[in-house]
Amino acid sequence: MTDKPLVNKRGQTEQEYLRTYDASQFERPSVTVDMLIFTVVDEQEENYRKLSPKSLQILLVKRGEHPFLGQWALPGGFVSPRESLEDAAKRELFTETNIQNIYLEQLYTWGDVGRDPRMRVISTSYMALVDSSTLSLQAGDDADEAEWFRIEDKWLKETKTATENGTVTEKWLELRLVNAKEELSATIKITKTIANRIVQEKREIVDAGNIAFDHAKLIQYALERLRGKIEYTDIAFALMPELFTLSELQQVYEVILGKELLAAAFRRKVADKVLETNQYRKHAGHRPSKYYRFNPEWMEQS
Amino acid sequence: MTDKPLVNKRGQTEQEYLRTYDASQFERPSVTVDMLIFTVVDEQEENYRKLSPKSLQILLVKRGEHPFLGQWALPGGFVSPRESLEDAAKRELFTETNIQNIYLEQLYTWGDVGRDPRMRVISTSYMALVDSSTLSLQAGDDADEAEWFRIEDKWLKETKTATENGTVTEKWLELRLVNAKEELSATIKITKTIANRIVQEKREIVDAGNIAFDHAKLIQYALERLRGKIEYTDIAFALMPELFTLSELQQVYEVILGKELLAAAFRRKVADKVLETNQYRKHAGHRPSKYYRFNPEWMEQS
DNA sequence: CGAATAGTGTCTTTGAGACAGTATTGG
DNA sequence: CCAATACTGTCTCAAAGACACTATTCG
Repeated sequence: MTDKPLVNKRGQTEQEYLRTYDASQFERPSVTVDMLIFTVVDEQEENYRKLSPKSLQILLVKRGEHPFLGQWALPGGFVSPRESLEDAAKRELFTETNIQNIYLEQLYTWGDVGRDPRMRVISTSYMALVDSSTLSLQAGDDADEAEWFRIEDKWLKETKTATENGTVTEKWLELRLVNAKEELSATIKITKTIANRIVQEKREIVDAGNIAFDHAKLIQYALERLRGKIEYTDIAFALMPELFTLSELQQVYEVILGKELLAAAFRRKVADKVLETNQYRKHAGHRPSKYYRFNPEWMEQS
Repeated sequence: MTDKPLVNKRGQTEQEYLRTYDASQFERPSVTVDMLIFTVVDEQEENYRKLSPKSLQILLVKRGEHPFLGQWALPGGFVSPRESLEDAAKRELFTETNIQNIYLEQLYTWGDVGRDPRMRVISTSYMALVDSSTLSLQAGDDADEAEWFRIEDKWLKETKTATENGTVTEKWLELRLVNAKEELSATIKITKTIANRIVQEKREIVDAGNIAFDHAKLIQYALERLRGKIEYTDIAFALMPELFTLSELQQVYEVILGKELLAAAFRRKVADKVLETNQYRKHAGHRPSKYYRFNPEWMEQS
């Protein structure tokens, strides 16, 4: 541009402007991160030769302070002034699970007013995927009371109504989080509005069960995103240990998608994404299965 | 649970706790929304019988204050204490374009430190899609200087390096925003790290061109999301007027994806999503095309 | 042996890509 | 007429679904 310093309407240069800038002139919300930490673990096996069924689990912490004292909430906390959002997420993850360098992805930022009775809080949710073998290393740590809950959802009912220029579909879902000791159940309503060729979706908590804040909603949303992503990306591998059998990989897909897959088609689909090893999983009362590992050369992705 | 009121470690009930809660104890960032407002418009037609080529455009405003005085930025602003994030986005959209009730979707929240030299700013980007016919209603309004820019990106180079436990791929892209009066060009580097079966992506600005803040990065990210979404959702219709021909719809897909599509396959793909009318687009020096409208009964989507 | 999982072969179905061929207009 | 787009028919190819069939172990 020009050599003369740029000035604003009051004749200030950038240095002058910044020196006199009052950063406290606007009322500011608090910003937090909420962690959706998922893993897939083996349940008890009844029969020595049967495959142990797997379940999808999420980590929750029991609140030791108001509000929602004694209820279960997502791990998370305030973003401090000198750390990035992602660093805050990594820090929370580490203090909660003692694990670093795992899959971490920003999901959504929840910014409704009244989410927290104390003050205006805007919170960004991050999804983390932990492989169950790494997981066993983790001890209960500093986290006062953190527990894994098996996560399930159930379709309850659906209504579809015509409007002037489109339709409104309401869907009720039950979200269940089950533990050896506890059983939480929340109801969420998803409203999908189609008007003038524009689709919009809204999520409301009908019954928060015993889940703190609006976290039931965040969990349901994360579950939906996890399901979507597992179909068109390779995030499933983030839930697997270094070595795994194709049956185990298929089980992970099945427990997340909530439906059975055909082995032949599944194997074709993942064939290029994995590398054979010459190790076998044995002593199982049936034909041993070959161990595979992730193929890092697999580059044709999102 | 019990009939006795729950108390925390200091013996406070929830009411007592909230009454004495000091909401100002943590330093808080500023929160803003940034709007990525896209539309597809017809360019000049040279030949009376040729179809007018379309271009993807994005709305930018010229900064009238430091920092980045005189540069182009995304429309946006602070979230006020009593409005939700989405309401803030709608408000910004309305003050900028005078349009309501259009497609609006939250994309990502940018929370690195140092994004704004004034203070810590966390900002959530929203993508809005405007159909070009509605658009013509909009006048330059209160927005000091808002302009549409044609948006293009160009692949520059790519490097792939092996690391101990995976690979790192770096990709440089040029983002060009062109106008009758201005021409902005930024360079962005996307780093994709694959380590231990975990894929992670990072975006950096190599050269911000004349685009304020880190907005070149936000625009490039939004463009990528728009491209992804147009393939597996029906957001394209949000860019179309009430009535459109299938060729126009195909042009919108083509300009966003940056590649040509085969008409036969395209028509098969959208066949169920549209409804025929018995109106025709005429006076074009060739066979007239039938007008279609969006089919709101099309419900098998995300 | 036989229960149970591991893994393959192949037929069918579906959908996308390719491309030629027909239809229709206005200057 | 002819340039240009609109629209259809059909062949090919690739991926997904379905399902039967073979392979292998260990109590």
